[in-house]
Amino acid sequence: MENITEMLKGVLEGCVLEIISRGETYGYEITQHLRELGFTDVVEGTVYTITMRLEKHNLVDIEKKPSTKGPPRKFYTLNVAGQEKLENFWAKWNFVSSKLNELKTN
Amino acid sequence: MENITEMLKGVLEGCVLEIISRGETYGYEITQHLRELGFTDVVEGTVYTITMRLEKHNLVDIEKKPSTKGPPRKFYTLNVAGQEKLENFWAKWNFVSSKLNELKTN
DNA sequence: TACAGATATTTAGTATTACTGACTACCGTT
DNA sequence: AACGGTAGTCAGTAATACTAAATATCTGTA
Repeated sequence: MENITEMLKGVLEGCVLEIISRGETYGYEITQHLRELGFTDVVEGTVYTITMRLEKHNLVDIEKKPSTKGPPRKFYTLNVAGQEKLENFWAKWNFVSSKLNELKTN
Repeated sequence: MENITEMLKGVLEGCVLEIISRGETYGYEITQHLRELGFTDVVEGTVYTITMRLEKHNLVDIEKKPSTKGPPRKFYTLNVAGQEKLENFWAKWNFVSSKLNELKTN
């Protein structure tokens, strides 16, 4: 498959929000999660730009905890604004994907 | 609904390719088509940047024809490369949307 | 005739976003 | 001591949709 970079714009942040909403997690783990989901080319740097953005927009709460396997982890949880953003993301996704599928099949 | 701009990145070009594949058409008509589809905020300028890009990448054939209602129209049809691009777009779309829906429901 | 409005195209500049590629740092194993 | 896996950060780049304006053609109406 060709490059899906451009198609991920606007959806990758939503994916990260969804993953965080499932339970406290940190950047490195989010990256692995996305890779397992099928977005194999996503690298740490990309996810960190997203988590930084979430911080900047005050959509997450942060807690730093030590790791047994390396340097400290920055754990994220969604706050209320983050949950709203997530709901809004899925609303947009449902809209856009329904329109696209409409166009595809008609 | 909030701004869906970012989510349209990477998919709007595919929509335009699909619309052109249905039959010879021109920028202004493509814009109206997208609006009818539900992307009500899409304006001419946006579509023209896309059609220009399609021209630049040699994905379309062009024919200029007079209009009864205004200035001449630039009609586009997909060439072989354009059709391949379109197929590739839907392949990417199917991949990304299946992954997103997987994430949404699991 | 003159003007408004719909039709039709173009383009310079902007904002957002994912990616690249590198760097720093901690830890356990060899 | 060296290495690989874990973990976070950041400056710069490329791609894309949008903004906003300008230009041009045609029809209908006052």
